[in-house]
Amino acid sequence: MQQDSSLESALGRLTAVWAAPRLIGSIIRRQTPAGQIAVRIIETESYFEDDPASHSFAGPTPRTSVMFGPAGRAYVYFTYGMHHCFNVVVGRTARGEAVLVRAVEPINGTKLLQQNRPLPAGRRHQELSNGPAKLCQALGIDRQLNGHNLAHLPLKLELQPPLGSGQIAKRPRIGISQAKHELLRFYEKDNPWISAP
DNA sequence: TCCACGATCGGCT
DNA sequence: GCCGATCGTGGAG
Repeated sequence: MQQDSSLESALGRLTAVWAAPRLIGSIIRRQTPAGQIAVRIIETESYFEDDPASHSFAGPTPRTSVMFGPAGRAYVYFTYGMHHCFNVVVGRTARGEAVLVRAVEPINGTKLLQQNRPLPAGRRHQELSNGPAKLCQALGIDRQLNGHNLAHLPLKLELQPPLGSGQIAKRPRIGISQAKHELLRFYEKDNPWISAP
């Protein structure tokens, strides 16, 4: 199989509910003019077909069209007038499923992350990338990357072997008003970069 | 056109 | 714990 389509086919086989825990531990590489950054995904949320909390719930719109495209693409949206959030499109084409990346831990290029997102004095280092909008700021992700194929730089997703289910915690999703009791938020247990339960 | 609201963050009480 | 910032989006009119 062509390397180009392996990410798309791997993620296309997974519904969002399976893909979200599957992506814990995977690597995101980001090429910027100043150098390359590598981070590891440690917290995700599922947004699935017929999910009232999902942007795709009302069907395709100009904003959400990427969610209804092939798996392995980036769905980046702008919210609260100032923040970006980054999702990985998963599942079969046209189902409108995606995984929101909520937190990452730095592997390489911490200096670049800090340049992109300077922390005021006294802030805990975790605050560099322990939220969906924070990691977008630190990685320099904005809507220019909406629809980008994550098989390639400048923003690349590299799947890693799945973590055992015992290493992954499940909790309700954050910041939504619909279906708020479903355990669709996943994070790596005992990771010091995870802030809230 | 108009307008209410949001998959957030950070500052302030 | 509460609240304001700030503006794209989409449903209503």
